[in-house]
Formats: sequence, structure tokens, C-alpha cells
Amino acid sequence: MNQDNGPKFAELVQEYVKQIPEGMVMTYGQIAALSGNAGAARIVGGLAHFGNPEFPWQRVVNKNGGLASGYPGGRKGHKKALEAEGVFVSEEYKVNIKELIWHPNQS
DNA sequence: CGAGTGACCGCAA
DNA sequence: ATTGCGGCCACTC
Repeated sequence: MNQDNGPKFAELVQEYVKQIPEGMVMTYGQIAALSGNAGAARIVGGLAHFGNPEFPWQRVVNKNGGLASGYPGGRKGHKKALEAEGVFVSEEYKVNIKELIWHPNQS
């Protein structure tokens, strides 16, 4: 049964992802923690696959700064999507997470 | 309703 | 620095 009146994890995650500015990226763990479940980083990825396809999931990367494999087109498509937004992606399919990581608290 | 799954993370050799 | 394993929580079928 699902009579949760409060915000669902998926809703919060999608809200955060939707608010990620262009050219920036966030980690699954961070979004999960901000959503209230630090140990639910996997769920964030799972939601990405079943969530709204219009969401910028491409701006969501793992703690290593590496792109995901379930993205439509594989990491290749993911890399192209990020580069299309101005995000530099290395040949190893990794972004400069240290510089492109975005904190919701910081503008 | 029950069980399986997953675009992960952290720690340990 | 790399590799391997388990655990974690919510969503979907």
C-alpha cells in the first residue's frame, strides 16, 4: 500500500536532479543523502531508469565521476549528452567531478 | 502482497 | 594505486 502523504524518495531525487544547473553534475550518493537516504544511492540510479525521461539524469554521475552504463546509448551516449551541455568528459568516461560537482546549497 | 533488481558506495586484502 | 565483496534502500513486476 502506498498512502505516503509525505514526499517520496523518488520525488525528492527527481526534484534535485531537475534543479541541477547546466554544466554541473551531482553524485548519486549526494542526491540520495539530500533526499534523506544516504544509503540509497542505488535507488537514485534505479529511479533514473524508471523516472521521467525528460530529467537531466545525464548530469548525475557516480562518486568516481564516471558516467553510468544504463543510459540510452551507453556511456557513449551519456558522454555526448554531457559534452553537449558543456561538461568535459575524459576518454575514460569521467568528468572532473571535483570541479563540476554542484552543491544545492551553493549557487 | 512477495520477491528480485539496480545508471551505487564503502571498506578490506 | 587496484581489485573484490557485501550491504543498503526504495522502486518495479
